[in-house]
Amino acid sequence: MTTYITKEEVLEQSRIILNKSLYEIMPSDQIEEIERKIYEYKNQRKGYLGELIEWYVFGKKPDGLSQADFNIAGVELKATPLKKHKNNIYASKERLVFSMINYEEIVKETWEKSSFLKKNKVILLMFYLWIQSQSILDYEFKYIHLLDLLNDLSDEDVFQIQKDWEYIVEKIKRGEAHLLSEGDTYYLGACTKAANSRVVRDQPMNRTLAKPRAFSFKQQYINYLIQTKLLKRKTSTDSIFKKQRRIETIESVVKEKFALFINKTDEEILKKLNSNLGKKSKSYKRLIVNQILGVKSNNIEELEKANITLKVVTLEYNGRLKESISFPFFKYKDLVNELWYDEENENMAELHLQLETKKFMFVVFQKVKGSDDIILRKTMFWNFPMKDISKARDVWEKTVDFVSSGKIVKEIVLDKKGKEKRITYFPGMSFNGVVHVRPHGSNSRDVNILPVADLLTGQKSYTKQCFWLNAGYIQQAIENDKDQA
DNA sequence: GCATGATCATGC
DNA sequence: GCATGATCATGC
Repeated sequence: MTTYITKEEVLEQSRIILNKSLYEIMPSDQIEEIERKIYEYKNQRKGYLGELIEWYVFGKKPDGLSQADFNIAGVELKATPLKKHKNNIYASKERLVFSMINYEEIVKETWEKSSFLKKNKVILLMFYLWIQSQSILDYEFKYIHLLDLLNDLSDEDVFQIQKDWEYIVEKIKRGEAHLLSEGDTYYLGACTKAANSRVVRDQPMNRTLAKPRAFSFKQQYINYLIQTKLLKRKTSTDSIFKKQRRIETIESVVKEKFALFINKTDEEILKKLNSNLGKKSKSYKRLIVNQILGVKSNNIEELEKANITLKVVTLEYNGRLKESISFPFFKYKDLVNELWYDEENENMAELHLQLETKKFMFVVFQKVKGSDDIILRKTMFWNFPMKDISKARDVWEKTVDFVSSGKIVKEIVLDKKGKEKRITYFPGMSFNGVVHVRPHGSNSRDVNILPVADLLTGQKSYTKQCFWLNAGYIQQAIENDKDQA
């Protein structure tokens, strides 16, 4: 076996597969046997891909399908898939998964001496183009990049990743490993990783069993790395880190920028900002928020790469939140083909994925009685708590059941003006108080095709619908947030 | 007051 | 043109 001394040598050697596939670099007389093994390994193909790279690119003899480190000369090798977007842009197909989190051991670690950092300080990213149902031997390797986590990433990113790691460890120390969620953190996440959903692990500090999880970079963060580090593109986004004197987390920068304006009316805020923004401006509240953050567009780099959606919400003067929060509309045909958690492909149903990975940054205004002023109440970062995930699943399952059995319209009623109104089977606002299904399109004629025609009306398509987080549920979350008055 | 279906409006 | 943020209308 060839011995690699330096990281540069590892990088140099890896280039033999750049713009090629394994098939093109391996001896032809071994292909048949390898293909037989690939068939045998079925859903462990991805692990086998790593092993084949070690063998055919780096000459490291395979030792059977093992969970052994994919590590040469202190470089952690990461073969990870890209997919091609409609506009011919390459994006990461998934999160970048690092090693498993050992719940028992990690609580004794510090960031500086963590097993995570030790193992992943330098990683060789090998991106291949994934194509559905293509053999792993045919994947073409598009980009290879040697990444030194502590030195190649910005100080802010490294600091945020450290805080993410510490947050995850603190949660395990509190005995809440079973409540971990990828959306808890910003760039470094704790993603689920198990052969099937029956696999669970012990955790220290609590007898409740927890799902196995691994550290991972969020998909959005990987995409940011691809764009900036590999393609060297300048991002067309705004940063909230401009003119910061010290290194901070996303959350602390946001809180700091908003601190001066909490409990001030919109007029007072604009005066402080020397802004002449008119109330009639399009998306008035969002523009106020952007001015406070010091950005000119709605594309904010730190929010994008942490998969954070900024939402401006406005409470009534009595504190009630009227508006629920929508997710993208679902295509009925896709919905019924989803599994809540697809063990074989490690895929989640779209709603599940959104709830586990997305974070919200809420900027909360409140109306003033008898005035058209609004008061800025607080900002808060929030993600869906895993304790309620089964409630979301119930709504999703009901919806899938109804759509796949053609039960959409329960009843057609006429209103006072004689206009038809359809009552559906979908789980509505009062189903469980957490998530519900409601229409979301331009109007009722804005439809999507059904997998099974509706039993009552016979129609083959129906008004676009989506999942919503109940307004009352979000209101509770806002009230429970003790961070600011 | 609230649930529910519906639609308008904005930005990409 | 479309997705989605924002809001309305109706009826109990």
